[in-house]
Amino acid sequence: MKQRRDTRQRQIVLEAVRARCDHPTADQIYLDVHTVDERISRGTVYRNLNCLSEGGEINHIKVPGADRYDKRTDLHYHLICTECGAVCDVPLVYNASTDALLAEKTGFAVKRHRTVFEGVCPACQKRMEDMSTKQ
Amino acid sequence: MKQRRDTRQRQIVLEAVRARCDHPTADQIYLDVHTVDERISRGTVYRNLNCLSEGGEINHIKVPGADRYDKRTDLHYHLICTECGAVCDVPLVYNASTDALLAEKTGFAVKRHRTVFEGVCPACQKRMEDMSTKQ
DNA sequence: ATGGGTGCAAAGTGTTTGCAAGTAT
DNA sequence: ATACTTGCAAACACTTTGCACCCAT
Repeated sequence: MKQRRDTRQRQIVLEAVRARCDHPTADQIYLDVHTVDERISRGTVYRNLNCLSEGGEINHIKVPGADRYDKRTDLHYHLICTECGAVCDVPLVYNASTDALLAEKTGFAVKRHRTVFEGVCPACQKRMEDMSTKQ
Repeated sequence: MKQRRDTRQRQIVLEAVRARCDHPTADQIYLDVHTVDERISRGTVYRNLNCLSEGGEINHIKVPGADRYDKRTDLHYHLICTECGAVCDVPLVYNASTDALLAEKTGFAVKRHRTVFEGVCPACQKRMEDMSTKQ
């Protein structure tokens, strides 16, 4: 069993994720981290994001394009705007009973599920409307 | 408005997706297509997979690693084995009412949601058991 | 001192794209 | 004839990794 060390870089990455209220990509975290210490490399940021999410300190959101990270560690769903890429938390509770039901039906050891809702956010809806009336 | 043409390559790609009962990646489709006509390029396969899924002839499944394609075009959920990467259809109905509920709550124009269950398939469970007893 | 962690740059993986030539309409 | 499509290779975006050195334990 490999033990984790408490490095300065890991602390800075964790703080960077906790400091954000949105759902940043690895690259956005890298940029934030970079303002604190410009010597920290992308590789280190990726390695720490992986190890922090494996350890349960942060949440790894798998969405197309680039994965996001989240300070919220409880299971919950996300909503992504297909126009601007913004990611929001969904105000619905995680449906754990479906995991158990599916395990029973399939024989899989179901650990969890990830749900991503796709739609257009209010701002992009407005922008698209404006565009079509002008054109 | 750009119109679609019916090319030999597009037909072959569509047939290749329809011929498979699993959930192949773009690369697996490329390999299948290649056995029919080895001059068809990866670029053409990707372009046709995109255009066929936009047109609704096939389904695009967004899972981490490499996206999958599916001949089933109705909305449904998937279950992925985190050990071997196998993807299965889930025997549960698509919950459309949640999309409407979420639209009402958030103001997003919610189009759909994608749910991917994560677990370990029976074969991998067995393999892992065997490994731990031997070790 | 030990072995996990870092910085760097290079390599990987999956996918898209610019271009000139080809072809369905 | 028009403009969508192809094959090719190069470019892309995101992420991982090999290596030598560093540092938390």
